[in-house]
Amino acid sequence: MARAALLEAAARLFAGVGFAGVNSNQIAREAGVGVGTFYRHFADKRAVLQALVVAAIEALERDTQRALTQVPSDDVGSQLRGRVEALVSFAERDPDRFRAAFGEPGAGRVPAPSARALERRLRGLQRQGRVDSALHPGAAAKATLSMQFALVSWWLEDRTRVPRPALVETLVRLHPAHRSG
Amino acid sequence: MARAALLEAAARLFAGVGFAGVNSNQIAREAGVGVGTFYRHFADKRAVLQALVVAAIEALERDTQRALTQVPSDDVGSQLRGRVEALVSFAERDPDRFRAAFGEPGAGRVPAPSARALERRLRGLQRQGRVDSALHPGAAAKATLSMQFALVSWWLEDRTRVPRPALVETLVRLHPAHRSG
Amino acid sequence: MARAALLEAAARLFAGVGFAGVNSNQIAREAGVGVGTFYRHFADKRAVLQALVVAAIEALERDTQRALTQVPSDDVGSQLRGRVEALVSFAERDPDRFRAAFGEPGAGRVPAPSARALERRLRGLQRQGRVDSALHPGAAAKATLSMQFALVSWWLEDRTRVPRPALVETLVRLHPAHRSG
Amino acid sequence: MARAALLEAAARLFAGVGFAGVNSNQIAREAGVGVGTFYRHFADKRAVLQALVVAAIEALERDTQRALTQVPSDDVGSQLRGRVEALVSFAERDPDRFRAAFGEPGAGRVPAPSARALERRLRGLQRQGRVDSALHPGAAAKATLSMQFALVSWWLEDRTRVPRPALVETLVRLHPAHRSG
DNA sequence: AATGAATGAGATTTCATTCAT
DNA sequence: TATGAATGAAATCTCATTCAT
Repeated sequence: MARAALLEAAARLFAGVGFAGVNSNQIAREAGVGVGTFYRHFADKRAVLQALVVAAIEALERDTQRALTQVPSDDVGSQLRGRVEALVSFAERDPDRFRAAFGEPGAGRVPAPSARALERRLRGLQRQGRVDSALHPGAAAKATLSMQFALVSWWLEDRTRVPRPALVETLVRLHPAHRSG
Repeated sequence: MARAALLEAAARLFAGVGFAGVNSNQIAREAGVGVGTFYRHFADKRAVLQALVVAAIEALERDTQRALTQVPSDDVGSQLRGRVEALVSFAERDPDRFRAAFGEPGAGRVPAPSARALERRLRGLQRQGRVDSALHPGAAAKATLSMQFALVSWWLEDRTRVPRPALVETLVRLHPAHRSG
Repeated sequence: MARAALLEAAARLFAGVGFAGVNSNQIAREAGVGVGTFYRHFADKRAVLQALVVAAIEALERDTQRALTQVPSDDVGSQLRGRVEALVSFAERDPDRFRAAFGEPGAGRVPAPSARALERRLRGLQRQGRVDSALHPGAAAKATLSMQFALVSWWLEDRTRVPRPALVETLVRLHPAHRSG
Repeated sequence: MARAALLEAAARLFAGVGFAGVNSNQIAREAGVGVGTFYRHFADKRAVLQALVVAAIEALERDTQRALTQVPSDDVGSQLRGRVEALVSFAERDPDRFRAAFGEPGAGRVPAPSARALERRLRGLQRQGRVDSALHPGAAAKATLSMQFALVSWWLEDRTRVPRPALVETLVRLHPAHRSG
């Protein structure tokens, strides 16, 4: 209830005017609750963003895993496309949440667990000779996630700029696991 | 003098605690001048960041162009590597400035002119069949620049995480203009 | 039950951090009841302190009267010592309550009835030539009680500073009714 | 100036409605300065009180020392009376300051340096047999100062209750150094 | 009677900006 | 041109109190 309303309001506002452009009173008002209620549920503005990010990561992870069950587990290409599709669909379903959680804070904000998971996958693929072994797996993971979040967030600002299929295609082909040869 | 000191102080502070974490009095103090002097040189706090970004874009562009003169203009691979080298060297030379100008969400993030220039180059290479024509050039340009700034900013936080050559190699190989085949 | 638990919790907290340093929710939590329950038993926060003070005055008065029955009613010196002993014992038995009720500035501080009673006693002793007649009885009563409450409260903070007998002796000898000659 | 105005305003308000009854905005308004100015000079409300107390202790000490130069240094009785006179005159000269600095915070607020100084004097007099050696000097010092501050503060609330000379006489005669014999 | 989430008035605190010197 | 004390609007945060359950 109050907590959920606050998270939703915060996502809407962060997506609209950016984290720095919003204050706790506005979030409370937008959520239709009192200021005090805001502070009953969150220590401060950053805590809302953090909760938003945590929830978004979990939801995205869930969506992605569900999507991957639809895809042959030995087909790396389909898996990659499945992940990208899941990401874009997730972003489309709740654009405000996506932009609030992943669009806002510049560089460093790629969630560490996601980065580590991708890094592990890349290492595996490198061992199998399916990914360029000259890539630094940590750096490539970080780069890929930053790129994906930035690109999808940018796309959400105005989806007419790029047709959805072109976006997906671009995301797939820029991914280090894509076989370009 | 005062202006330069203020810009340097601002870069240091923005890099350390972010734009929102710094106030104009702190910048002035760090620069060793009075607050009044700050407002004599900059209209407001955002103006410093803006000046920082503009100067950084210009300097980076200058460095890149200089680097490209050292490289055969018909060798796309060398050109790419040259650009990446210039970027990393620029970041190394003044890490605070780089992170303040390109690592912050607050600023313009990926500068639009750079994005347009890269987009044009990608289109050209696509026409020549040197870049995957399934990529959306606008999206790919945006993605590539976001990725580069994010990755280099992240690297600057702790350069021991990734050796410089591995960083460069990763940046080169993740670039859409890189021939993976 | 709830009321007693609330009073005890309030005494503990007021003694520790002072009336102003505590809020009603804390008192309720410390008492192991809900906030609502707090307001079911006390009109507001001040009411707890007031109840604490009233109860403490009554209890102290009761203890003192009981102690005085053990002492020859015509021996002023023994009476005085008996009163002081009763005061110190009372403080020792429930230090938190003593400090909460008498150590705080917020409350009424020196209770007016006690002051008037002491004033009356001093006047009587002055008439009998047993107390310096140059003392202003009202002022001396006020001074004596302030002194006693302040000294005992201070002692309770760290009882190792002054041995109990020395405390009692000092309280007795500083009392206007003590025959120093 | 702003600082002095704030201190004066704070003394007036603390004396009038008590420390807890005042907030920083009121102090600023009463002082005729902006809220921000309050925080330029004091970290918070307690800091003003502290500054007030420190200044008051110094001023009182200065006044007392000056008064004592008028009195034969070997006459303990005159010295005592001189001190008491200095105290009462000080309180009369700036009643708000006195009550704000010494009247407000109940028991414990007797300034430690004053207490130590008095304790030292009492020990000296005890060694000379001029003060009851059964008194605990630390406790007696603490008690005496508490008593003096409480009594004078109370007197200032309504000076008609006790004529000045009776107040002085009472203060002198309740002091442990007074020869009652 | 008991509860505790919700409230909002108000207290605290910050800081971009001004301006008299 | 340089200064930094002063400002007050606005943000952050607290807490006594209420009320639906």
